[in-house]
Amino acid sequence: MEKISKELIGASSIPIILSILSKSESYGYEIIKKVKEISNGKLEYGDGTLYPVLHKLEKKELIESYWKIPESGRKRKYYTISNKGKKELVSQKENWTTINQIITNLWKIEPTLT
Amino acid sequence: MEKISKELIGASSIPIILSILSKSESYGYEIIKKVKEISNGKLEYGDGTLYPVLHKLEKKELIESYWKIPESGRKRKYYTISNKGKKELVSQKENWTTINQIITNLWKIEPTLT
DNA sequence: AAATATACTTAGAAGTTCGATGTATAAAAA
DNA sequence: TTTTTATACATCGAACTTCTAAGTATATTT
Repeated sequence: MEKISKELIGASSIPIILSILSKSESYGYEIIKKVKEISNGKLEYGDGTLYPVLHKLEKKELIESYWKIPESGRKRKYYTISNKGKKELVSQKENWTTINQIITNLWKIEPTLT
Repeated sequence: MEKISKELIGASSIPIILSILSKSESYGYEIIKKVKEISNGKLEYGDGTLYPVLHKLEKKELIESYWKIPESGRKRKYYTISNKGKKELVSQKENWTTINQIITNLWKIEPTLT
């Protein structure tokens, strides 16, 4: 199993988190598990990695947060995507697609030069 | 025309540079123009961005360099990919593909939730 | 002769991830 | 009942990154 590079983690974390939140609100701990699940365990954020990213996204107003304190069970900070965040997600998708085309083209032109 | 984010630049630069060098040796200035060309102007490295990356790759022994001083014209530092670099490129491709599948899956599951 | 394009280098600013550490509570196990 | 484990969030500091800017130098074009 390959370890994903720091750079790729960085480049993908924002589109991944915004995508998850665009489907439904969630909280830090759950996002960590969701990412692990959808990646089949290949991608796993540490909590010390994810929380600062969430704070950064909130500061940029791409997501919003509120505390949910249930009568039983522990309190959680829920995050929702903002309109600004939805627009950012669209832009991130375009960016990702652009780069993906560039590098897959690069790999296609040169066929299996082992 | 979208501006590509810093993070994506970072994540893609190594696979892109290694891919270019896996086809033929090249030098800094030419790589900058090549990347601009194959990306249709969407991706353009500054020289202050590319050269440190080349130095880093050389330090990691993924590429090698030598000076070519022609009888006429200016001298250039040519870079070639090493065996280690070829292996790294394979690994980078796998990593990229993994992340690409994760995020494209994420986008497929949710169909045009505008 | 001057301006522009080519070609490479390096330093410093600003930003990033990540492991470690800390706080706290609920649930499960002993 | 007590301990352990899982849940849940925050933050610091180390190590690393890219980017802008400034610097050096030469060939070509105007």
